[in-house]
Amino acid sequence: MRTAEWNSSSSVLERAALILGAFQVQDRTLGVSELARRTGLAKSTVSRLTTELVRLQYLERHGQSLRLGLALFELGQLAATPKELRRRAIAFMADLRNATGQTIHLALLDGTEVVYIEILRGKGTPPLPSRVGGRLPAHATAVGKAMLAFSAPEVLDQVIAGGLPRVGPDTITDEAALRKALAEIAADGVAYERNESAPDSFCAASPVLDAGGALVAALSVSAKVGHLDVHRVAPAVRTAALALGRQLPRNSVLAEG
Amino acid sequence: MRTAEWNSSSSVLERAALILGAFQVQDRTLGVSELARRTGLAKSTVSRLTTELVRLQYLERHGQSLRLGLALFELGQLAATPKELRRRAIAFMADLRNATGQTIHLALLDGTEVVYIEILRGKGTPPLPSRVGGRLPAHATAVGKAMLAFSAPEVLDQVIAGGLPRVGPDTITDEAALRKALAEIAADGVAYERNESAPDSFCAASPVLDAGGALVAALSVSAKVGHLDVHRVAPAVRTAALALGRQLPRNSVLAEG
DNA sequence: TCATGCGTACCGCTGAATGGAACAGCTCGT
DNA sequence: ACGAGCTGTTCCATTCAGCGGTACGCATGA
Repeated sequence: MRTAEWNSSSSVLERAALILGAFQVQDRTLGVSELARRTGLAKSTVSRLTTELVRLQYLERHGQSLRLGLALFELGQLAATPKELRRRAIAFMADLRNATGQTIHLALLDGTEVVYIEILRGKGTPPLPSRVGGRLPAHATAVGKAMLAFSAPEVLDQVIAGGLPRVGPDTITDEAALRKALAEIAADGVAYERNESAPDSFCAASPVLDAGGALVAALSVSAKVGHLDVHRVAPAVRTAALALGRQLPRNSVLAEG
Repeated sequence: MRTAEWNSSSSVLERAALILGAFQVQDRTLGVSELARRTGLAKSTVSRLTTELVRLQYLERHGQSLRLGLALFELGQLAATPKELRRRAIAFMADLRNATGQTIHLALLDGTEVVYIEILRGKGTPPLPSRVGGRLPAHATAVGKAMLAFSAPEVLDQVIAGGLPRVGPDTITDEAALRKALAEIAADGVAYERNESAPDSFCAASPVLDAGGALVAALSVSAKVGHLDVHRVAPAVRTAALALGRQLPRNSVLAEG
């Protein structure tokens, strides 16, 4: 063994997950050597594991290039939390889109990041960088701030410990500013975001709490700056989020325990 | 995915895949003992593996109940073949829906089964049993027959070897009848299905071949019997499938190698 | 031609994974 | 109250599956 990165990965599963996790949005396909480089595993190990993953249809291979496989697609469609949330939220999201004409996001909080579960694009509003299954730091998005404002304090501590990386031109990178913003959001029930997740972004979000008051997710309306009337949109998002939450039983499909 | 082969499972990955694969549509959650029963693994093994899978976010746990986790959802969204196919097909599918008002399916062939990649539901047509990520025996569906008719003979042999299980009232369960039907489909470029995948189902499908003539997927229009004018729909599906195929480069996103 | 990239195969060593058994906690039915 | 039967977890000696350094075959392209 060489000096080895503090490769504390002991189990096979962890190595396999490392390999699968090495695939990013922009990677159409990866090769064995590239995977070995990204994961820090030996090339022979990657070769063996990928062979097995291909057999299980977790990966597909075409010549030398590997891509994520059908089995993952199928399992992904069965993942309970997103599936359930989607099913229950879709009508409210459609209403929101009808009412605003803009793009609607449904996201949940995972650690210090938000994960987008469903997106309904507004009719004349093409290219937002958000993607179903995509992640963004919570503190840089309206949905993220909406959820942070209704989370346990440790969650916020963790976010702050992460260093508040800058994502857009006006991302909040200061702890005090973030705490202040979250306090306002906790009072209002609505979070805003302007040029924080990307240039020209504008967004209003509201948290979705289940019948027991536990945080489950967040809904948002997004647009380019100037294309949105805040005073008309905020109550709409808020009421949609409240209505959705009222339909979620206590202890329902909570994302983070 | 029926990997219920008895004891050929040696690797950890295979055991883990067995566990993940044990989750079905109707299972909201499963427990350790139930998983052990379904997979044939020792309870202690399942307990250890699930603990690890939870750590990797491939599973979530709430109390004693386990469900498929967020990581799978995310990976599923990145799976290259479905993602690419969806992206390129979505406009043609929307056109088809506009033209027919009915539900449009996009599926690909995996072994002896079809897997639904995308579904656009018609406006007044609610409850079809199909599901994105869902599977059905190829010989019992229009999309399946459309693809079988343009596949290598070994694929058909495999399907026949599987015994042509009955799925709907009029599923083709006879080898000769299936071969005859496929020959017609190969000539026409369109496959039909009536009461074969479910009672009252009616469906017209056409294969999607890439620029090199290789089979990639299939498109279909589905409805309840009587709600569809065959002579108007068949050319529409056919042309949509041809148009989509023409946009797919040779050796593009083939599902099965 | 050699240099450098790729992916695969080999193989001795080792420690990670296995599964039976024992345990702890819960909800029944009586 | 009790035991039966279920749940999930922990322990531990055994062993074999996976590890990774090395070598190899095959494409590139300089």
